Amino acid sequence: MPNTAHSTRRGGIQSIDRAARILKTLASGPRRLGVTELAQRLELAVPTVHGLLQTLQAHGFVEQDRDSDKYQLGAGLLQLGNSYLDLNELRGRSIVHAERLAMRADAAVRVGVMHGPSVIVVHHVFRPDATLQILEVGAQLPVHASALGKAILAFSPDEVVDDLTSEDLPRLTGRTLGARELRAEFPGVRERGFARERDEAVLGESSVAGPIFDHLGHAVGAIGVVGDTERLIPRTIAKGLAAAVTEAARGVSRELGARSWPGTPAA
Amino acid sequence: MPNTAHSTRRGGIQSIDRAARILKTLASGPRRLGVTELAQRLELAVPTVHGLLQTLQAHGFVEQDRDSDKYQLGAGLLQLGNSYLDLNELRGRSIVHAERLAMRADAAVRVGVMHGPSVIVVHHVFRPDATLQILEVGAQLPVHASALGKAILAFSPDEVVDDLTSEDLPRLTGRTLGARELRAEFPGVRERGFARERDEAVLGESSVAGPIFDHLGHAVGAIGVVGDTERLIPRTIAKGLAAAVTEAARGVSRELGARSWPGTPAA
DNA sequence: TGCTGTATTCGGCATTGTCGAATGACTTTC
DNA sequence: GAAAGTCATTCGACAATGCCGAATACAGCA
Repeated sequence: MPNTAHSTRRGGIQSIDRAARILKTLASGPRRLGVTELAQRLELAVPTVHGLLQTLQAHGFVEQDRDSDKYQLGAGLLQLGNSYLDLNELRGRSIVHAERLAMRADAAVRVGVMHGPSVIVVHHVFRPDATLQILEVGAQLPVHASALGKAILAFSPDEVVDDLTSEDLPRLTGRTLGARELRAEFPGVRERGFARERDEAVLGESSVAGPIFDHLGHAVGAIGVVGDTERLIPRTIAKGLAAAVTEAARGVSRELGARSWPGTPAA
Repeated sequence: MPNTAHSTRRGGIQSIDRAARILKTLASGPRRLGVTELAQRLELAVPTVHGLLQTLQAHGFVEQDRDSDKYQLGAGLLQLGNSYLDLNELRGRSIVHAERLAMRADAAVRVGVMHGPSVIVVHHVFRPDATLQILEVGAQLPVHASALGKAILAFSPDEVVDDLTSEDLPRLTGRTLGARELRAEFPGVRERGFARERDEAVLGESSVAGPIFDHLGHAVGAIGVVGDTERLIPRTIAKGLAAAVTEAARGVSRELGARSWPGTPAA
């Protein structure tokens, strides 16, 4: 295993690695990119990138703008992303629990899984009041600055934790934790069975989340609530919220066949 | 241009074609697949498939189940699908119009784009009453049995129409149209500026949709309402609904820079 | 009209992915 | 409890494959 980076790891087959890098580049930029521009960023020859793009286009993974000739992501990716959700067991099992938690906590609920240095939201229930909210399914949250991420990481193997805390963690707000502080939180998270985050990703927004375990006892995801700091924090301290969160996390875990729980030898 | 099929077209670079086929196979099956099973279905050697899967896994496009060793789609696809939505201009421009249409029509609204033989839903607004509904963003609808599909197809080049109506169109209900009937509807759709569908995909469900044009006058998508047949059809006949739909379609088109509209030389 | 920026096509060479065969880890069978 | 069946994974040699330099086509601009 010579390569430890996770963002731009070179897996094996060259052309697929390159295609993946093209897709990720297109996903990150806010605008369409031309062949030449892509070739420069990826340090590849222009015809090489062109060939890759042609193939990706044939499968609907990229689309070429009619008059600028530039490329953007294609609808095929949306279709595949949707299939991922349909087939995802964690998501399926968590829907009922998420709904219940949203009612109990009167707050928005998110379910996430780890993906590289991010948590990807695989399920999202709106805060029960009917105000306009945007759906965050598919969104990526920073592992180190979200309760979901902390809940998973606190129960992950050291290898994973080391990998993620070795890079410099972006400071998103004045309260975002650094690597040391982050690691220092984990024992407490393990003891309590849930993680908190206060204004660490977005000012005025906080979250509480608990880890979800599979039948082998691995932390495969997390479920938790998000909301305005001034609404959420008082209720966390008053304990009712944290209990609801851990109960939901435990419920999903049980459905996945988990038998043990932090502090509890076997459920 | 030797290849005209759209479902399993072989674009160019072999390994990417194969990787795409793996992803589509995993997306279609309801369960995880092992290396051997995949190799059989794709008629490839087992080590070849294994190598492709390893690379896809390194990028988060597939995941391997811990104890069954079988593969499933990965969270990276969800991330990319979400990026597609974020960057999609049609979607961005249609959000406001879709919201307004949902209010006026008191029905669920969908915005879709063509993708092979399907329409992919890129935006979805729930029916205003607060009953539990599932989000259909990313879902694929049959082109020939949805108002969205018909609205786009009626304004598409003959080449595209021929391609899609050449294959046998699946009969989803007793009312699903065949290729001939479908083509016969198009002149009317072009004249009226909107398409209808009644119980042709799902019994008891109908839809009305209008085409969305870009600044070159190409039909790049459609917007429309869906709902229970007995609720929707009377209101379509009473004309109010159709007017609201075409108005929304026209509104989005204008935002995309379209200058003309069926029946109208220039807007 | 020429210039400079694109996207695309072509084709020869060597890198790269492919697949037969072998290995190892498990499960089932008798 | 050995033997025969799964299956995923590793190895390595051959040649098919994708790569990229150079040439082409096409646009917008001076």
